[in-house]
Amino acid sequence: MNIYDVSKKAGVSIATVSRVINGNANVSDKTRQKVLNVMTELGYTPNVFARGLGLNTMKTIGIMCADSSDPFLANAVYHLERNLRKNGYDSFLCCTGYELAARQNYLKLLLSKRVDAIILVGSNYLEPSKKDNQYIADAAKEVPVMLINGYLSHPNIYCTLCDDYQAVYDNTRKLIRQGYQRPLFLYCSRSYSSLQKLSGFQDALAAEGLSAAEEYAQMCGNDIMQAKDLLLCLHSRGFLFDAVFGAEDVLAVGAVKYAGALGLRIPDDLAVIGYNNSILAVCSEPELTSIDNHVETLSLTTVATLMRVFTGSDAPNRTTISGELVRRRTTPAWSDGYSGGQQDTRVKV
Amino acid sequence: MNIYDVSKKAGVSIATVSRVINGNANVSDKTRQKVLNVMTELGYTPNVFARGLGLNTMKTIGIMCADSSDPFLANAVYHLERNLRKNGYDSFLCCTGYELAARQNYLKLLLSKRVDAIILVGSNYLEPSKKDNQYIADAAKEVPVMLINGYLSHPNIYCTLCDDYQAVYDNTRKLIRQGYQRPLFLYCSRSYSSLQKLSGFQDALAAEGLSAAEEYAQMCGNDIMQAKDLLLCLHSRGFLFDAVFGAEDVLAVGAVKYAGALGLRIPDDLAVIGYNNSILAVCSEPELTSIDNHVETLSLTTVATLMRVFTGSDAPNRTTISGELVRRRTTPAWSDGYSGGQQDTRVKV
DNA sequence: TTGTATGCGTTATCAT
DNA sequence: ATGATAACGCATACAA
Repeated sequence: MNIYDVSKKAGVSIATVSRVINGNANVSDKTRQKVLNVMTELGYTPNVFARGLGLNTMKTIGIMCADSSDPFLANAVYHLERNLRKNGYDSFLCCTGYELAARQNYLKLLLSKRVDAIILVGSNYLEPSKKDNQYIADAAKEVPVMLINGYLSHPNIYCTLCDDYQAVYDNTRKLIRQGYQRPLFLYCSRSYSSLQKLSGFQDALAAEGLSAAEEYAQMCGNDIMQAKDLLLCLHSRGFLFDAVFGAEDVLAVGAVKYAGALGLRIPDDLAVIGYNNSILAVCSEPELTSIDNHVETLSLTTVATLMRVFTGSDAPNRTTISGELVRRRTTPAWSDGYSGGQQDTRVKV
Repeated sequence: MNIYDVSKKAGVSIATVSRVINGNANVSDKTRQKVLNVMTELGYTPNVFARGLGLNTMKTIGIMCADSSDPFLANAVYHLERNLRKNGYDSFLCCTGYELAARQNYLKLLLSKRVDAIILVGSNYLEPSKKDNQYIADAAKEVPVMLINGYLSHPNIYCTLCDDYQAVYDNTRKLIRQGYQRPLFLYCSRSYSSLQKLSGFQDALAAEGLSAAEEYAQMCGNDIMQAKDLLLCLHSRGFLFDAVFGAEDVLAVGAVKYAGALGLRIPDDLAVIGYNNSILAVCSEPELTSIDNHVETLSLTTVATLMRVFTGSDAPNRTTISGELVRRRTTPAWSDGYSGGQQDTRVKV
C-alpha cells in the first residue's frame, strides 16, 4: 500500500497524489477530491521513512528529563508533549537519570534519530563545570536546544526559567519581617536552580541584617524522611531555627513531619515554605505554603519560542517568568505590596 | 556524510560498509577494522530514515498513558522507557488524556509513525463497552499491543496486570476481622481495575457476612479535597463507617483529612487503606497503609513479554502479579497467614 | 493543472 | 569475502 497504489486507483500520477498529501495548491478541486476519496478508501498512510528520507525531518522533538516520576518534571513533560503535538510535532521522551555519561549517550541517540530539536527539562542538566556542559553546546550546532529552568549562554540554545532567586529572596524577607529570625534553608542538589534559590536565601538574610551563618543552609537527600531526620538531628545538637524554607516541596514536608515529631505548633513555633506547589503541598498536614513556579507557563513558553526558531523569527535566548507564593497553613497570614502573593489556589496536578 | 563517503575513504564498496554496520559475519577482520576506523574518523551515523525505508522498522515502541503526571503512570513510563532502551528500542510517549476520540487519534498517529509495538499504560484504557475498545483490537492487527493493568482477550494483545481484585478482597476481609464492621470503599473511575477492586470489596463484605449496601461504595472525583468533602457530607447525613478503603492513594489521603477535620483518631476511630503505595502514602499524616501494585515488576514483565513476541517465542497473553500490603500507621497491626503482608518499606519514588 | 524522472541513504539479492 | 545493483516510498525540479 503506497503512493503508487493510490495514484493507480485514482487514475493520476504519484506527483499529484503527493501534492494532495502535502496540501499543494496546484491541484484542481475535482482531482483533489478524487484522490482524497481513494486515500480514505484504501486507508492509505504515507510512509514516514520515505518521507523523512526526502525531507530529512520527522517533525519530532526529543525531550530529555532526569526522571518522569518527579512531579515537576512529569508535569513539564506533559505540557510540552501536549503543546508540541498541537503544533504538529511529536515527542521522543528520554528519562536520562542524573549521570553525565548516560545523558551524553541519550543526546547522541536523539541526534542520530534526526530529531528537529532537543528540550532539556530541569535545572539538573546544568553541570557546575563548563566543560561538562560542552555536549549540550555541541548538540546546539545541529539542532536548536531548549532549556527549561537552566541557563547556558550559547548560540542556538534557548532558555526559559522561573526566577527562583527572586522568589526565594522576596519570601524569605517576608518571613523574617514576620518575626521568624532564624530561618533555615533546605536543599538537595547543586543544580543551577538550587544554587539560585540558595543565593536568594542568603541575600535575603543579609538584606535583613541577619548573619548568614553557614549552618543556616543545609543540604540533604531528596526525601521526606531524610529531611525530617536531618532537622531532628540539628535540633538535638541545640541548633535553633523557627522557619524552614525547602528548595523542594518534599523537603518542606519533611519539616512538617519534624514539627509533628516534636509537637511544635505550625506556624507559631515553626513556619514552613515549600517550592513547586506540587500535590505534596496539599497532601501535607497542615497544608503547605509553597511557591508555584508555573510549570505550564514554562512549558508553553518553551514551545512557543521553539516554533519561532523554526520559522526563522527571532527568538529570545532567555525568558524569565516569576514565581508566586501560594499561601496555605504553614505560614501566618501576611500582607504587603511589592509582590503579588495569592491565596490558596488549585494545586498543580 | 553517508555510506558512500565511508566506502570511498575505506576503499571498499557500500555493501561492505553496510555489512560492517549490521554486524554481518561475511567481512574479514582486517576490512572490518579498516571500515570501523573510517566510520569513527568521519563521525559517521547511519541515516535512520533510509534505514527505516529498507527495514520498515525504526526500533521504536509507542507508549500511551493518560497523564504522565499521575505518579503511578509516570513510574510505569519511567521503567518501561528504561527497559525498552536496554533492549535496543526507543520510546515514543503520548499523553492521551482520558477521552476516547483523542486516544483513537493518538493510536492512529503512532501506527502511522511505524512503531514496532504499542504499550497502553493504565486500566483506564479499557472502556466498559466492547465496541469502544475496537480500535485497540484493530491496532493489534498491525503490531503487538501490550496492556498494563488492563485485560482484553484478543490475538496479538498481551496483558500484564496486578491482581487488584484479590488484593482488595484479602485486605478488606482482614480489616473486617480486625473489628471494622462498617468499611467504606472509595473509587473515582469505572476503569477495569477500579471495577476489579470494587468487586473485591463487595465480595469480601459478603464473605464476612456483612450486608453490602450500595452506599458502602462511593464514587468521587480523583482529588484529595473532593474525597474529604464527600466523607464529611456522608457523615453529616448520619452515615456510619469506621474504615475507608481508597482505590487510589489520593482518596485515602482524603479520608485522613476527613478524620483530621472531625478529630477522629486513626486507626482507632477510623482505619484507612490506600492503593499504589505512592509517595502520597508517606507524605500523609499519619502515614498511609497502602497496597503496592509493583509498577516496576509490571513494567519489566511487559517489556520481557514484548521481546518474546518479537523473537517469535510464544508469550502468555495474560500475566498477573499480586499486590502487597505495605503497613503504616492508618491501620492497626494485625498478623495472619494467608497473604504476605510486609512492614513499612521504601515507598515507590 | 498534471505528469515524468531523479535523488534521498540504506538493505538485500545477486554475482563474482 | 566482496562488489554491483535493484528495490524501498516519497518529494520535487522540470517538462508538458
